Amino acid sequence: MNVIGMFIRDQRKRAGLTQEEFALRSGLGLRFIRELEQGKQTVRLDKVNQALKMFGHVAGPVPMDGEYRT
Amino acid sequence: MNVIGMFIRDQRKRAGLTQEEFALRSGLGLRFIRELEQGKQTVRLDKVNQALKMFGHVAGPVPMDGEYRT
DNA sequence: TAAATATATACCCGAACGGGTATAATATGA
DNA sequence: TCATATTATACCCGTTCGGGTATATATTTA
Repeated sequence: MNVIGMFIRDQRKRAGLTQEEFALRSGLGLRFIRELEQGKQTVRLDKVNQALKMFGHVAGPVPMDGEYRT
Repeated sequence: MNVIGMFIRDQRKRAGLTQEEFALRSGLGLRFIRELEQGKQTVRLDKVNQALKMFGHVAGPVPMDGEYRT
């Protein structure tokens, strides 16, 4: 569903972190991490970026339903 | 500064729309459009997506400071 | 199976987003 | 120049995010 939420969940698991550990390390609330990974749409962008930054990413405009390569 | 804000401003001007017109067509508040284009970080993601959608884009994870091609 | 770990759901509540609006500043054009 | 259009700044205020916390559910492991 939500691209960003899936990305965070994937990267987090790939890093072998629990939601709690990731919340701690990123300085975000556990509640927020959960809502983000579950695809909540009305999250705040700065918090999203704070999470993405942990994996060297930021939120940016990407073509709808389109693929993009790094 | 903010990638998304710059993107919206660019696309909007390219489309020959004023902030007011764009706010109307996108169903967003004029206040929000301005804050977004001025790089406000603490905006809500769903509103950002509502704006990006007008130009066929959505917010997604992109490599930090990295280029990406469509 | 049971115990332990991880994730999900529900609540309280302070802080702040964002719509609307009014006014100021800036840009554009005749 | 002056008039108009566009953008920026400031305020009020209802709605809601998100931190923290407690509890329930699900998953993993012995």
